[in-house]
Amino acid sequence: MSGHIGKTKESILEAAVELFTSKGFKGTTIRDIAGRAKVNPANISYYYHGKQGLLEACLISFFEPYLSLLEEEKRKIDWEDPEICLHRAIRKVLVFQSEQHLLSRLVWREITIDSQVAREIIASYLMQERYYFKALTSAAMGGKSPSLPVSMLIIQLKGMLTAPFLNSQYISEVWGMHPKESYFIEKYYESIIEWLQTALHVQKNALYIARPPAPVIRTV
Amino acid sequence: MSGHIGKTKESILEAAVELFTSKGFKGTTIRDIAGRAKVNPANISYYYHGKQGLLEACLISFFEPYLSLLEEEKRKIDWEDPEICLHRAIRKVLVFQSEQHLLSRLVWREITIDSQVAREIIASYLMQERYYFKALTSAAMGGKSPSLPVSMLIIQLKGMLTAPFLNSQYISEVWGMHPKESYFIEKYYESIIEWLQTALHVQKNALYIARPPAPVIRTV
Amino acid sequence: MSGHIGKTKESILEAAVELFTSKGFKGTTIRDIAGRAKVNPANISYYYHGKQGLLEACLISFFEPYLSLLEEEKRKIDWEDPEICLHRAIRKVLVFQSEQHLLSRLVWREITIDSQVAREIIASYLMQERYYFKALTSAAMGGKSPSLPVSMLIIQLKGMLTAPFLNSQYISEVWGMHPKESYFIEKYYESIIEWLQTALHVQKNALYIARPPAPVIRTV
Amino acid sequence: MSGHIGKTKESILEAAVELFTSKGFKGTTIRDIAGRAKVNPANISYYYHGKQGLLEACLISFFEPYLSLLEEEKRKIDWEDPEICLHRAIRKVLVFQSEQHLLSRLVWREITIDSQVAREIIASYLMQERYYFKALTSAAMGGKSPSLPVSMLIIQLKGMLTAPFLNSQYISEVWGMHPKESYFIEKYYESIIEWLQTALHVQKNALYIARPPAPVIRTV
DNA sequence: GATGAATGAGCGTTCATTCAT
DNA sequence: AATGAATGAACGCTCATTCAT
Repeated sequence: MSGHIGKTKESILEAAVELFTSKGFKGTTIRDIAGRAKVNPANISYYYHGKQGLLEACLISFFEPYLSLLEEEKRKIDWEDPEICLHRAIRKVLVFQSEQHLLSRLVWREITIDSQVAREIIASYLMQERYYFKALTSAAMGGKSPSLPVSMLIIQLKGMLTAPFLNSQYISEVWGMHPKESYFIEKYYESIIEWLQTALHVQKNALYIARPPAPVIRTV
Repeated sequence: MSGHIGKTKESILEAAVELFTSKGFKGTTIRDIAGRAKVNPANISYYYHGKQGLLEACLISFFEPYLSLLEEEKRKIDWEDPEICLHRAIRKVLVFQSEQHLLSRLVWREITIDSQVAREIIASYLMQERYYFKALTSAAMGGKSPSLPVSMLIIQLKGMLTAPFLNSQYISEVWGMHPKESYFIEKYYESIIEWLQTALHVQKNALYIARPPAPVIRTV
Repeated sequence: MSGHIGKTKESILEAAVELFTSKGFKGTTIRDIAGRAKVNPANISYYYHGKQGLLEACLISFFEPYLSLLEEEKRKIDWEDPEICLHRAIRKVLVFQSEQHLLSRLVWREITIDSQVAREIIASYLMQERYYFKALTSAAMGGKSPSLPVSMLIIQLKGMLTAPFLNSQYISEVWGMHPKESYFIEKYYESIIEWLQTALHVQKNALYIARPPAPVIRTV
Repeated sequence: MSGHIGKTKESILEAAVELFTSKGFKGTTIRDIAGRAKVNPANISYYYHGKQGLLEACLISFFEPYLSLLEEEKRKIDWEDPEICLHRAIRKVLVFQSEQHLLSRLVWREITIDSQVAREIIASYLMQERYYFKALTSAAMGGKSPSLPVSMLIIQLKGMLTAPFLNSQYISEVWGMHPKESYFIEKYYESIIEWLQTALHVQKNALYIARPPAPVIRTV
């Protein structure tokens, strides 16, 4: 089969992204992957040092361009308006995830599993991401003290950025929307920016007036 | 072993939640579970009709109180301020997830896998959730037209509500915060309400002035 | 299959001895063993922790009685004629190997492979064997200084004791004799004792007279 | 890689001897061999018709000079003292095995495995060896009737000749001696000759006097 | 002569599950 | 109610070998 120029390696990676995404890493067998990629199962070990190595290749193929993207915007904050840089970074992240929506879902889900697999790789990438987000956000705030710690602001931003891709089938099944479509990205970008404006600039107590006190609740 | 009266069934479920959460459903073996619960593996099939049945029991033990909680607040919107009901629902959801943080992580992750397992159960629960959120949000908005469709607002809210629990180890490892602690819940609740105020009440164009036009970006 | 009282474990060991002996450890598959023992392959991992554990069980089932035997004779040298004890030990070793000729062939061959498998087990047993042989031989020699170092004498004895079992199919194919038959054991025992008499008692130079000087030879 | 003129074929054989010896035929992969020989794995099939053919080449490279050596001494018994020829043959065999100690270990071990591999080759070589040993021994005995059948005498001699090489790592690990060193060969040669003198010349009953009757023993 | 991509068979092992007790 | 022996399917992976280049 195949035999032609080395598209075997590529087709394995493509098939792996699709299957890991939909069935999970553990739920996917290398025979599934080989079958979809129409190659011999042994090639997976040959090219990627086994199933685990294939997952790592998936993670790398996501994080490398993802972090490049953040790095690029971080570099610009010295001579451009930092807030614009942050906005552009947000937009780029959305677009990138939209284009790589399968890979995005795979990555953001898989890192919620406490696996020794690829733990160091992931940890390293997440630390870089943290650095870039901190730099961008701090610069965008200027010297102002935010109503909440920066860390929590970033956690929230991260949640907003990844949620629609992580839960993409929830969104399409339940709400009939498609996170990979440009209309969704457009609207979603707007709403994130809207939230960001408030979070970055509004004085802490300004909006608190109308809000009722948070009730003490026991649910269980 | 065990010997006492029917603690077997309960201890199986506890062990399953812990292990499914940390290692994933597919990554957990029934011998893992039986080992942690100090029970014979055959009892799992006996009590829960196999591993799948055990997962379903986990899902049910999450969704039943979760939906009860939403249903309760939805009922109140007829004689209480709907916005307060929505705020209280949000708070209750956060507290509930905090108390059941392992189970929450398990549920929100597992539904991102396209598994035939428990598909109908999950779909049914999510439709109920959708109904309650729609009712609460619509009521809270009164008659005002929001700057974004309600569906997107809810998608965003859902993302904010689940993200910290789904990514709890990310938050603790990278940011040193713990989503199950009351301080986090408190601050996080505040920031969600802050966002909600803006999203519900602010006129669409009010905040758009300062924002630069979204650049058209190709990343790949 | 089987289902009856636990003869599964035993039949696995029997089949393993036969097949490891004739085809070698690496050349035997667990499906071979399971097939011959008429049990399910999974039982091998279940009872013996895998193929390697099965080999270890084989080694142990050889060395334990083998060393008990040596230990028994070693204990007797304090109140019996040590030379008789040594003779009896030799005889017992031959009879034991004859009765366990498959296992003997397996063990003595397998320890010639530099495998990390069961290396510690084997090393420990061989050290015990060394101790018993040294004690028996030294006692049998009384105070006399042998024509050769004791170590070499034991090495030679060991070689004589194991050779016919290690090369049993060579002996039967090439010479038509069967090392497991009592006639062979009888004759072989006699010849070893004959050699031992000379080695232990004869003065070093007594027999050297007739011997021509060893020529210096280069073969390659 | 390699690049030089046909050293490829030779280096494969060298690597094969080393690895087959230490890890066993089945325990060695052709990639191991190719790796050590710094050669492409495909060359092994190219030059030796596969792994089996490589083993056969090893066997041949041992037996050809080995049998030449025996044949040479056998030819000399017509005009030299046959006993001297036998002694010289023994010495040459020891020296040859010492020089080819890896190959010797490999060969003598591998023929204890009932493999269809190279069965005919080995059988043929062993029959030749048998012929030469019989001729040499019979001639050395003159017309005297030995205390034991010639066949048994040769079996014993064979055992003594091969044992130290077959168990070379046992000897070095347990006894700290090295069968490939000339000191060992020297001493070992002497002790074999000593034994041979007795076995060939001593009257059957001469040494039997002091020996106690062999006890009847059941070990299992 | 030498390479590296590719293959198919089969390896040891793990797994959820069943069933007699 | 609870156990442990036993099963069959399928897992990830390694292997010797082939073949176009």
